[in-house]
Amino acid sequence: MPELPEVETVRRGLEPRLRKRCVTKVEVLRPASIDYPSPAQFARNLRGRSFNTIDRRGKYLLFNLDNGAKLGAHLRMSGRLLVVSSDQQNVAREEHVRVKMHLDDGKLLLFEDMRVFGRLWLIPANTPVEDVVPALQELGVEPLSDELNVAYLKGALARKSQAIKSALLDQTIIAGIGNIYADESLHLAGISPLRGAGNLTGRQLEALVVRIKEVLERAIEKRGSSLRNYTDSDGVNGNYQSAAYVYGRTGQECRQCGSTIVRVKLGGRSTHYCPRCQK
DNA sequence: ACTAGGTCCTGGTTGC
DNA sequence: TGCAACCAGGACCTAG
Repeated sequence: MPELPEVETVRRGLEPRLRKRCVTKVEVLRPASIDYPSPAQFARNLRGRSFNTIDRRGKYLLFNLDNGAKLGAHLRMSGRLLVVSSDQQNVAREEHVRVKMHLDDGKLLLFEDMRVFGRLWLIPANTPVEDVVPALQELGVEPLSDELNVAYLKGALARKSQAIKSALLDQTIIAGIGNIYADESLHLAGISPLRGAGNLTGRQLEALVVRIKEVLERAIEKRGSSLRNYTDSDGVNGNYQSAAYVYGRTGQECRQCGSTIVRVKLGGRSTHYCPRCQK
């Protein structure tokens, strides 16, 4: 579920809570949630390590550890990372807690993941992160950096026949955009999600770049989306949902022109847009 | 090389 | 009310 703004919100929430905290014990409750190394090695090698800063790349979180190793995490659809007191574990649903990391201040870092698509990695010191998490090698530009500009997007989309919505979800082009913010960005840019990615005009490319940044920044300010069961590291809901223009508003009036928002399937994903505003 | 589609899972919601 | 079908914010893998 989490897209870039939600992952960034989690990063900001966890960093001050985890910094200088030492992991005293690791319980892997669902072995398949650990992608690398083996669950036993993961637990053994993480124990005794202290957290430093936390980096984010697209929807990936990378926790820097005191010995140069890194803890990698991808929340996929339903993952959450929560820091809770031992008497507040009910913030997470016990049956969905996949990994439990005990901290030296008595608190717990919980990896909760109902749909079990999420993954954790432990990247050894002196090992390139991409060697352990290959997808990072292929990851596209960070949308909030200057790397995402009209020239880059024009080149990346040139001669692409797929729908622009599908291209926005392609993490090797831009890292971090998911289904909600793809729909929202296209709406504000006035571009139909069905339009061929390679056929955007210069003006549309410009609008899209501006709107992607605007939508993501605004969502981060609002601490992420509150759709479904998304919460930050405190278990508090974000509140982007009330600000959505098209996502989840099928059948409702377009906030800009009053027409009816429609929903279609595109690449297996539900896609919301205003047929009148978006061409 | 690109792209669409199926798949991994569990649980909440919708509609008959 | 009960139950089945559908839906979910991601991304990998395969086949065409």
